[in-house]
Amino acid sequence: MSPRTEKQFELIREERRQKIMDSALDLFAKNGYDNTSISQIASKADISKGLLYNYFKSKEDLLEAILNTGIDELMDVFDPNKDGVLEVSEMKFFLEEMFKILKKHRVFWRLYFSVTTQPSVFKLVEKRIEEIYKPLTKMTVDYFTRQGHENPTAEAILFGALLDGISFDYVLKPDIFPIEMVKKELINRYCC
Amino acid sequence: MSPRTEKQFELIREERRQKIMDSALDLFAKNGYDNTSISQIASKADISKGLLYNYFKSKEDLLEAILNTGIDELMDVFDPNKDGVLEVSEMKFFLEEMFKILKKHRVFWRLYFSVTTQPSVFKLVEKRIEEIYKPLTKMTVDYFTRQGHENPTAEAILFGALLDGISFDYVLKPDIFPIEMVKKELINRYCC
Amino acid sequence: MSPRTEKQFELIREERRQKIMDSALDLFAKNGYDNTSISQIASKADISKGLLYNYFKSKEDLLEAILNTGIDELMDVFDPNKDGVLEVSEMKFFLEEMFKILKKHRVFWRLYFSVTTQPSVFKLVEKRIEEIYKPLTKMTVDYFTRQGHENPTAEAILFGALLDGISFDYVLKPDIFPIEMVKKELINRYCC
Amino acid sequence: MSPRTEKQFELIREERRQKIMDSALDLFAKNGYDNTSISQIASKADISKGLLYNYFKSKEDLLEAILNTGIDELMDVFDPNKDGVLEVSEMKFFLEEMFKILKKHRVFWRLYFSVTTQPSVFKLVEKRIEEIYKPLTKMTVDYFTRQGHENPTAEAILFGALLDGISFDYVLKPDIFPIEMVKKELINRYCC
DNA sequence: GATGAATGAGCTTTCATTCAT
DNA sequence: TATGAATGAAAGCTCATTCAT
Repeated sequence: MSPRTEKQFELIREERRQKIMDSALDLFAKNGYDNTSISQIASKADISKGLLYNYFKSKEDLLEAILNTGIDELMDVFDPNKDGVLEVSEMKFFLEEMFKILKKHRVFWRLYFSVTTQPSVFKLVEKRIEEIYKPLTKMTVDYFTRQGHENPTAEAILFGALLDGISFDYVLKPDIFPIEMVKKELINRYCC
Repeated sequence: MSPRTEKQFELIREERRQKIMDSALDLFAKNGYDNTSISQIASKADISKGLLYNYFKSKEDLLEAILNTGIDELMDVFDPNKDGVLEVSEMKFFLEEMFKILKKHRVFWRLYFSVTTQPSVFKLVEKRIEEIYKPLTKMTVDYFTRQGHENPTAEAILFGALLDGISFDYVLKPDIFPIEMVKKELINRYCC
Repeated sequence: MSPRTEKQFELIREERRQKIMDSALDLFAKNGYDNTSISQIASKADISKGLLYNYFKSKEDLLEAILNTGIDELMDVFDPNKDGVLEVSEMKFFLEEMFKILKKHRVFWRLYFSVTTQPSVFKLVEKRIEEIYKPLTKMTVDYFTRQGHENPTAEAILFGALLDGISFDYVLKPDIFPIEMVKKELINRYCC
Repeated sequence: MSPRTEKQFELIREERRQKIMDSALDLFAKNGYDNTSISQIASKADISKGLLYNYFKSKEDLLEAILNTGIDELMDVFDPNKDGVLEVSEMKFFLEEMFKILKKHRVFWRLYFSVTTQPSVFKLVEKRIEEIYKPLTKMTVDYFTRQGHENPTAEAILFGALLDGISFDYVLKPDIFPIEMVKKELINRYCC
């Protein structure tokens, strides 16, 4: 008789939206953004193609939403803006947190690396990524400065590259990459 | 008619083939494999679409050829099969060589990373990549063993990840990544 | 419950119906029938898409209602059925009335001309239009006959075409078409 | 063995292009631009959808080409720029020419009127249309001035509207509009 | 060898209409 | 009465690939 309440609508919408994003993330990560069709996504999310456009105004918009959500989750857990200073004890926490995220959101990170290499699509999140990277870099430079390193900038850049490489290798070959061993080694090395 | 003519034909063919591959590499690296059309490649190589199919039997085949050529060049320069043993002095050479290649074939490496994240396309070269990685890994494990490291496997994996990360970062942001500084630092660190 | 309530309902319905039609007329006239979506109309009328279908059983039905209402208003003002005879004095009134309508319902006439050129949609009102045109033509033929014209039929057809052309030109370029001047000239010419 | 010569290609292309435009003109005029699909056009022209895009880069581009061709043909026959002066004898020629064109290109004119009422599409040819209308208007104003009319501007505007109305009525109802009679009457009236 | 016209499947997107609530 | 989620058909368009010449 009466129409659905606003709250009911909101709830349904939120669930559907999430389901679409989950389906799309899986497919994007597995097959690449360009090789995933709206049909496939809709089919995986058990909805019609048309409905998808009720939730996202384009395929690109969907990708952007996925990436932003991933970045948001990341920043929630990881927020580097607390005070911007990394104590030795915090470095350990930082690394542990990073590995936790890497494992939990492996699929997302796979998509992330794939997007990174595609300018046409990377521009969607370039700004936000930079906003994250900048304070991170600063933090690690400061950290290595306080540690008394001779060339803290180089150290920080190598540290960043190392984390990138580890993430990349793990995300692409999770079954053979010895993530736990690497984690331990890393903590040994950088949190002495 | 004469054998010379045939040789000339062969030469022309080879040159044209190379031109197609160069054009395609550029476009693939810049816009992505999926966002590059055969028309664009043919146009950039100054030939017709039809002729392109005279040289490569499909778009995928063209990509495969590009990747294999890149890998071949890599192995020519870098051949790790000489004797499979990396002396300390050779490690320095190895790293210098690697950075040389990275700079010279930056566009290729950009394509390489982009392809790596797309299984549908990575399968084309997966085998060969593994064939390269395996001895490399062994070599570095041996190296770190001989160096007396406590956990040479972990060290080798970190070393590999570091090289991957450096390559990745450099290739995506060549203008801001301090490649020379990183190279010096790396040699300092690993070739003592 | 009480009849008054029902009357109020009726009133609300009527108002809403009118609002939908007004919104649709605006959009149809501005962007064309095909380029106007039900969503746009519903949004402009501040109702839901679903409710619109409570008032009109299809988009075509809505268009038909708009056209018929326009035609009805026209006939109310203009009623050529009074006695079917046009005196010289009445011709002046007729023309003045026509220009009044043209200015007041310019948007409607714009839609009218747009619809006229699209058979798939014109068929909706073809019959009624003919019912209007026929007596009008007869009336003018009689008028020109009484005026002693040599070829009153030709005169009537030219007169009709002239009115069509004036309407068309004015409706499409209201800002540059000198409607007042044309009106004066027309009255001078035909109501001597 | 040898590829087609450039001339052969050119010939084939020109024929195909014309066939596509003819098919499209028919369908656009009959069903309207928006109600005609690329599929229908391709099917009527006996080609695939894809090929159509080898000749026209979009549906809009196709429409534009049709309209421009129509306008070109019109100007070839009708070129009002000869000297810009209309003698009495020339007025007769002018009108006869106009009716000839109207009959010969009736389908085009139907499309023209339909396009005129759709701003989204009219903009494609607005400029060119104005370039034609302006000298025409000037010419007729001059003509009526020379004829000694009291208000030549009004006369010219009425004359223009009359021609528009006649064209409109004829093009929409060619079977019942007495085009020959109207032509005679018009010549009588304006070329005394 | 060399051309580019031609195909057809598949893409993203839109939208009139229906329907559970 | 009133909502807007949901559908599905159809639109415009792209592109790897083939083929007659």
